[in-house]
Amino acid sequence: MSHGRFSPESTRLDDAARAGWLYYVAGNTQDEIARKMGVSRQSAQRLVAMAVAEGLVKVRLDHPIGRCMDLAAALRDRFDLQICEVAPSDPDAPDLLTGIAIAAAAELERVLKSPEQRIISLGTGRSLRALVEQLPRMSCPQHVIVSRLGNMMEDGSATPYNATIRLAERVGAPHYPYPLPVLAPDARELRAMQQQLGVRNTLTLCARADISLVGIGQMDMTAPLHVDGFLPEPEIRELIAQGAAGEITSWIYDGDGRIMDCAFNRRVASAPLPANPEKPVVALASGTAKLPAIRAALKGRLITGLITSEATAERLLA
Amino acid sequence: MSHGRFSPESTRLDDAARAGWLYYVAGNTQDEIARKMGVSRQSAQRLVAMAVAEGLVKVRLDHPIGRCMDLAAALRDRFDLQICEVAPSDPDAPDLLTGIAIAAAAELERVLKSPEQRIISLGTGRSLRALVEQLPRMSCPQHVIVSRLGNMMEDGSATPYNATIRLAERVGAPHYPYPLPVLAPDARELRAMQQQLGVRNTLTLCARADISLVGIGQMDMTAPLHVDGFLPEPEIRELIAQGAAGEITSWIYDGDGRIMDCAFNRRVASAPLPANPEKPVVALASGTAKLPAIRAALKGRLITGLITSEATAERLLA
DNA sequence: TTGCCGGATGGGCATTTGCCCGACCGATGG
DNA sequence: CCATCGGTCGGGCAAATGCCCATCCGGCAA
Repeated sequence: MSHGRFSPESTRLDDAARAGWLYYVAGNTQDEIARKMGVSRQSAQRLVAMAVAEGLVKVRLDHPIGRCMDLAAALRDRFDLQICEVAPSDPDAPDLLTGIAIAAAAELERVLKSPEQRIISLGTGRSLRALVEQLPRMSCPQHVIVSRLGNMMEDGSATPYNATIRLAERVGAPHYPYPLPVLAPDARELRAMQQQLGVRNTLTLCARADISLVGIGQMDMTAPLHVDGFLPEPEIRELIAQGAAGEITSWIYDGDGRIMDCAFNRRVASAPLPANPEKPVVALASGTAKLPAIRAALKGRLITGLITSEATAERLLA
Repeated sequence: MSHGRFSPESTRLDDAARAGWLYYVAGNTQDEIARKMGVSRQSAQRLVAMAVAEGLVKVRLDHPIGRCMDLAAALRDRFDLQICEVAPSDPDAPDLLTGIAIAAAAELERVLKSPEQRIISLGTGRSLRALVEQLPRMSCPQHVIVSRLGNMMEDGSATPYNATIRLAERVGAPHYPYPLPVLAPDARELRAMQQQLGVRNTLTLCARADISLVGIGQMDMTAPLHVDGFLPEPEIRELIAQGAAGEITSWIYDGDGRIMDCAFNRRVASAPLPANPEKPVVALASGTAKLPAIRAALKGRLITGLITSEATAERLLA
């Protein structure tokens, strides 16, 4: 079929998509694909591999595995959750993000399919990024996507893992990046920042969000806040000593899930977490390291939804 | 992990789902799955196969091409087509010819690449012209290109959009223009014309063609036959009233895809359309105006192949 | 108890797939 | 003009997969 007669970039991906379709959907063997597309067997293989690598093929398992459903029901019951999904774990890679990303994507897709406007607010983190990658491209101009926290460090550079922009461009919805850095220099400047009109608007959207998806950060030396440079070692040690258990959109909370009254939190510029939220606040979190943080968040009802892995669900219920 | 320890029915599917998950999502090899689930390699394979067979595994191709291939497969299935291609539509210009021209060119290129002789017969129309423009220059002296209908009006002047000549010169193949006008003055003269030796030869070639590419004409006031002056307004109105739905190489057919028994068809000098063709007769057609004509042609099996646009494909399946 | 039957099991093998590697092609720069 | 370099191509081979088939197991009826 077509060689590089047209724009070589796009055609190559198109061919990859075509090969992927023939392989995964139509069930052709790579030999047949090669013949049908007029390329060598190896090229066909490369095209299929590219379709996978570029994330064109999405596999979803449409079966509530009994054990996971049981765990999800138990979690919902025990922690009074509005939303709970448990994805199977690979025993050897129990913290693989793909599983919960797919489960969360399915959940979010349901929201996105609604014809009425939905305000969707997002935190940051690797799990949210993975979630976005699992979503199909859609056209949902009726919804609004808003970030619950900034993606700038104090010096103005951007943090990675910004899910909001990617989500917005993938589903074709208007989006509101968070117009402040993660941290303000001090409490006084923070108040000044929050007076700005654009900020107040974004904060209102966050407060009205129909669903919020957030990550959960642990509080140890591998804490995202520490790794990303927001929380120097002495400060995080101090906080841990004072009982810090976890963090959601940079708000640090203690073992009972209460937002701590500390210097750091007084500088946090993220949208406030609703106390006793009516609309679901769903956390995506899994892994041994995050267990105490998840437990505390559940205990303090900082979250009313949880999407996690089988292994983590088991430990939470133990 | 779990063998058939519990209700054998449900757990078996659960195991299948788990195996499928480990395979497709976590990317395990079947050996690893076997080890993790404590079954033999073959059983793991069977579980994965079952997950697929039971439809637990859903593969989605997140690329415009993917949607097109789904539509093509559905059309092939629904209308029992030998060849079907669906080109992506630009939502802003859904009836642009370029897309289907490229798809058709790819199809034709494959035929042209064959080292054995192929007889290729062509109709007329803008889509066929566009198709030819998309072909690269090649050297295929082994093939034969033949026109299925004339390009002369009754007064001897030529109609535009003659694809045969352009195709022949582009791919360097011998070609046979159709040695008659589009319409004979009446049925008697038509019979006389068809006795000529050269005509009989051309008709044989058309009947033996390994692939035929044709356009489809709609039957309304924008009908190519009317616009090009072959079908004056009173006559076309009359035909529409009698149920004319479309036209292929000037043969007018009704809503069920049956060639109509009418004065016009008795004067048509084009090669006859094969009834229940064995070799593919592929139509290039897209656009809202042509929908009824395409539907009827499919219904009557006047064509066994279709190359169309995404938008048109959707409407045909609706 | 015995024999039969349906379904699951794993050995074994042909096919298919993934991937390394040397060859080749076209663009770029000296 | 040649050297270089990034990228693609296809040969070849080891690993992974699909599947046939002989065997085994448990239930069941004679």
